[in-house]
Amino acid sequence: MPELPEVETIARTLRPHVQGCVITNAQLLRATSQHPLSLPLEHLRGCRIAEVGRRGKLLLLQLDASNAENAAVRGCKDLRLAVHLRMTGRLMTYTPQTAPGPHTRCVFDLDVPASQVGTQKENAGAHAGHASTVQVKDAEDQLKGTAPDIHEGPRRLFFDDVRAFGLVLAGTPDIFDRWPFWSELGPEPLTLTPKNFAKSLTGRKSAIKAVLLDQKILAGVGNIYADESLFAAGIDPRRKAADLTRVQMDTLLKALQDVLLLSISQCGSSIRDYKDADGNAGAFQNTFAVYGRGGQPCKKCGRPLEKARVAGRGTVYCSQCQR
DNA sequence: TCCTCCCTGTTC
DNA sequence: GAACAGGGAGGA
Repeated sequence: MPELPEVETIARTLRPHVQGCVITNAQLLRATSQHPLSLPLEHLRGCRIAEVGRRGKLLLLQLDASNAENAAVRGCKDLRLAVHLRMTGRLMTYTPQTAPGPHTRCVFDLDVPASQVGTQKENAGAHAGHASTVQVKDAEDQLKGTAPDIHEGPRRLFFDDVRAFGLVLAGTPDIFDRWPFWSELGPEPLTLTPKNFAKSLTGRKSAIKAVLLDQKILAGVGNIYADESLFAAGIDPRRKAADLTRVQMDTLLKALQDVLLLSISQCGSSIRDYKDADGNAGAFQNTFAVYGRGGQPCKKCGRPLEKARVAGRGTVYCSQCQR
């Protein structure tokens, strides 16, 4: 389940495969995988992928529409494609001959301008810890989800999503502004100050875990990092947010930032589906203190970890170490 | 502020 | 064959 560290990892690993590429064709294969506010994906033909970024759990492709085929889109400033991977979304590039799989929701055919080929190789090599050349997988690799081929030139970007919870939204800034999820998205936890974090908690009667999961308060925190940071901070996930002392709030924000940064350094956590854009799994799941460890001994005190439902989510915590 | 639904593969 | 995983929308 991609949360902030996983989406950050995907952005970093996808960048060398798609940045600078021109979208020659874009198809939506499942209507509900596109947000109703979105421009038709076909309008993106001729756009160049200028940047690959992230905001909260959203993956953002910044598009250069100078040469867009569609007249309504051509020349648009700040044209963007947002991808929310939700539970099982995945973005990977493949050879141009690769057919969409049963769970492929969108297909983007990409071409690499001749001037870009050398640059792409350099970009790919610049990403530490991953293969150093442009990789495009073939159909067989798609099924395996591993062992990418080395390939240059045209490629396809697939948005695969087994559970079809994910969605794409292509639009100009005014379209994004009409998307409540976007316009109300809270601050990035990694750059949030203790003062502003404390401000956002005051007066909140709901459980601290519910507050951490609320994307209007913090962008990018999901179930894994909420549980892990609350354990690291020694705070009971069911406690009312407003009841935390200022010291506890500061401790929690620091714990959350440490956990997120550590996970990013390990290329995220892989539970079942998650893979980065190179098809590699993350490693942070091996570091989990509580998530998915209900009933197992607490790594601090050895008592069995408790399981509960908080904010409608499965929650694991230590009744001894978290108060 | 909390609950239900969406969706499908995996596990029990 | 039911329970479970869960982010976010929408309704109670």
